[in-house]
Amino acid sequence: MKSLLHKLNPQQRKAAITVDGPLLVLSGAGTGKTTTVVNRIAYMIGQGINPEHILAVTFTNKAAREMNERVKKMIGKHAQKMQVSTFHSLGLRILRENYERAGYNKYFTIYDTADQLAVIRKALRSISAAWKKYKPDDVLYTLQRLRKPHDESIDLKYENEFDGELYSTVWKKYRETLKNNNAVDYEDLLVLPLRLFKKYPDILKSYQNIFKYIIVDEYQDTNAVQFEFIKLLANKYKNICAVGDDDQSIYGWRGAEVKNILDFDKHFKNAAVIRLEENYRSTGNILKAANAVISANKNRKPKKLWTRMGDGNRIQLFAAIDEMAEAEFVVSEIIIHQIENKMSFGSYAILLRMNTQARPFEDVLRARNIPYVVVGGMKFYDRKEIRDFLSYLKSLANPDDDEALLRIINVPKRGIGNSTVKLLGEHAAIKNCGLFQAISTIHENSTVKPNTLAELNNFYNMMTDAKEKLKREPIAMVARNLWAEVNYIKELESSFNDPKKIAGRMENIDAMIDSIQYYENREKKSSLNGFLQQVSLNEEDDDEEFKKGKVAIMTVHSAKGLEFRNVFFAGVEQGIIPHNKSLATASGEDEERRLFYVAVTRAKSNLTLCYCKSRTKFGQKIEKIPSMFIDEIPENLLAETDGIDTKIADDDVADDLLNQFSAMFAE
DNA sequence: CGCCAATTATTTTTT
DNA sequence: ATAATTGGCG
Repeated sequence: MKSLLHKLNPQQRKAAITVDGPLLVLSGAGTGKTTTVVNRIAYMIGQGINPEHILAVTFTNKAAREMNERVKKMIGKHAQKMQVSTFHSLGLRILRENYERAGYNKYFTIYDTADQLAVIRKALRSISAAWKKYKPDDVLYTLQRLRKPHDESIDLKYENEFDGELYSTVWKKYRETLKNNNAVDYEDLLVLPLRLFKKYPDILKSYQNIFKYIIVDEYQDTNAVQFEFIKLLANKYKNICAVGDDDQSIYGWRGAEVKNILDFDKHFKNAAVIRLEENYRSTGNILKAANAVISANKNRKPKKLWTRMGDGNRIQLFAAIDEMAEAEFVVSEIIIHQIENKMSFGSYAILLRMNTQARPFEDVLRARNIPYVVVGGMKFYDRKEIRDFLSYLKSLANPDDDEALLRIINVPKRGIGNSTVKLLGEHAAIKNCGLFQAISTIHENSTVKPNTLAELNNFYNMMTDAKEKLKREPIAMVARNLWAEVNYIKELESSFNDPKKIAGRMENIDAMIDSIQYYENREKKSSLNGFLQQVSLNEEDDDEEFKKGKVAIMTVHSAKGLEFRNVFFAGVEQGIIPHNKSLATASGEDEERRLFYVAVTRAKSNLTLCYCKSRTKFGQKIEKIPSMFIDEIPENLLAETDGIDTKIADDDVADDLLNQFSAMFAE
C-alpha cells in the first residue's frame, strides 16, 4: 500500500492520508483528483477501515462507474462493499428502505422530466388563464427553483403576485398528482430522505453509523438540498472529504451553489484544505488556452495550474461550411490520425454542447465503419416506442401511475378515445381510486357504450393477466408476451410506411427486453419496479467493455471528469457555446465559459475546435459566427486548418483514400 | 365519439 | 425535420 502512495505528489499524498475530520481538496482539472481519491480509499481500507463504512458520492453515473472501476482495480473485490453512488441513487436507496415513513407505498415510480412536464401541462390546462400563456418547460424550471426542501410550499418572494398565485396553484396540483400516482420526481429522491433525516433521528443515526467516512466528488455542483443532506450525514463523525473545483461548476441551472465549496471551511470547523495544482493531463498549449479563457471569469479562486509537459501541438481550429461538413471533417481527421498513429478509436472523443448535435456525427461514423458510442445521450429512453413500452411496464408495476396508463390506454388504437378517458377519470374521482382500478367498475356508468366497455375490459384483463404472470415467470418473458399481445406493430404501421423504420423500432424494444433479462440475471432480488427505477436513473451499467475502442460522442456535461488523448469540440459557435438560452441570466456567460474550460481540459495531447458557418435549425439554414471564447485564446496557440486537403493536395485523392480506409474498418 | 390531417411548437446541459 | 396539438370529417 505504501508503494502506491509513493506515486502521488506531496499534496495528493496529504489528501490521501488525511482521513479523519473535514477535508477540502481543491483540485484543478487534470490534477489527479480521481487517482488521489482512489488512493485515499485504498489507504483507508489499508488502515483497517471497513469498506462498508465508506461512502463516495458523485453526480453522474459515469463518474460513479469510473470510480468504482478504479477502486476495484486497485483494491480488488474487497472494495465492492463500499458504496459508490450518485446522490440520486443514494436517495433512492434510503427511500426504498424507508418508504412507509416517507408516505409512499413500495411500488413508487420515479418521474423523469418528460413525465413531470406531462403533469405540469395538465395542471396548466386546468387553469384557464394559464393555458397558452405559460410554457410547461419554463413553469417546471421555475417551480424547481422555488421549491422549498422542508415543506410542500414554494418560495414566492421573487415572483410577482399574479405569477405567484399561478405557480402556487400549479405546484399544488403537481404535488397532488404525484402523490396520487404514487410517484416521486428526481428532486424528491433528495428532498424526501432529507426530510426523513430531520424528522426521524433514528433513521439519520442509522445512516450516520453506516457511512462513517464520506467523500463527495464534484462538490462545487452540490445544491442546497444536497449540501444539507451531506452535512447531516457527516455530522456525527465529521469525516467528510469534499473534492472539487469552482472553475468546473457547470450545474448552476440545476441549483448548484458554488458557495458550498467556497465556504466549506465555514461550514465544517477545523477543515483541512489542500490544493492540487500540478496538471498531469494536458500538454502546455492546451493548458495555456484553458487558463487564458477561464481567467476572464470574475468571482473565482485564483489558481495556477502548471505542467511539466512541453507545449505539444497547437490547438487546431476548423471552420466548416455546415454541420455535415463539420462531421465529415472530424471523422476524416480521426481516420487519418488513427492510421498514422495506430491509436485505439477509444482515444478519440467528440464533445458537444447539446445532444441534438450528435446526429450528423453518428451518420458519418456509421457510413465510414468507425466504431463509436454515444455516451449518455439518454435519447434512447426518449424514443416514443420505448416510452410506450416502459409505460406498459410502469402501469403493471404501479397501478396508481395514471400518467403511464394514460399514455398507453389507447396505444395502439383500441377504441378508447378522449371522451372515454374523461369518463373514466370522473368515475375514478367518484370511487376515489386510480384510473386503472376504475376500469373494473366502469360498467356502473351507463353512458359507456357496450363496444367501448368491451375494449376496456379486454385491456384490463390483459394487464391483470400479465400482473399475475409476473408472480411466477421471469420479467423479460412476461414483457415479451405482453408486447406481442399488445400488437404494437399496429401502432408503428399507422405512423410509418417504411418497413425498415418499423423493424428498427421493434428492434429497440427487443434491446429493451434484453436489458431486462440482463438485469434479472445480474440482480439477486430482481423486481419489475427495481428495473424501472434503475432505468429512470439511467443506472444500468452498460458495460465498459462495450465502449472500449470506440469513438465517444457526448456532451461536455457528460464528459466532465473524463479525459481523452484526442478531443474534437464541435459546434463552437455563438449561440451554441455560449448557448443563447443561457445568456438570459447574469451568471450565464460565466457558466458557459466554465463549460468551455471543462471541454478544453478534457484533452491530453490534441485538441481541435470546430465551428460551422451555417447550420440547419428547424429545417431552416441560419448563419453562424464563431464562439466568443475562441477569441479569448491567445492567437499563437491556435492553428487554422482546412482539413484533409492541407495534407493531401487533391480533393478526390483524399476522398478515395478515406474510402479505402473505411473499407478496412468494415468487418 | 374516434380518427386523421393540418397546424404549430420545438432544441441546453443531468438525475 | 419532427413531434405534439387542434379542428373538422366520417
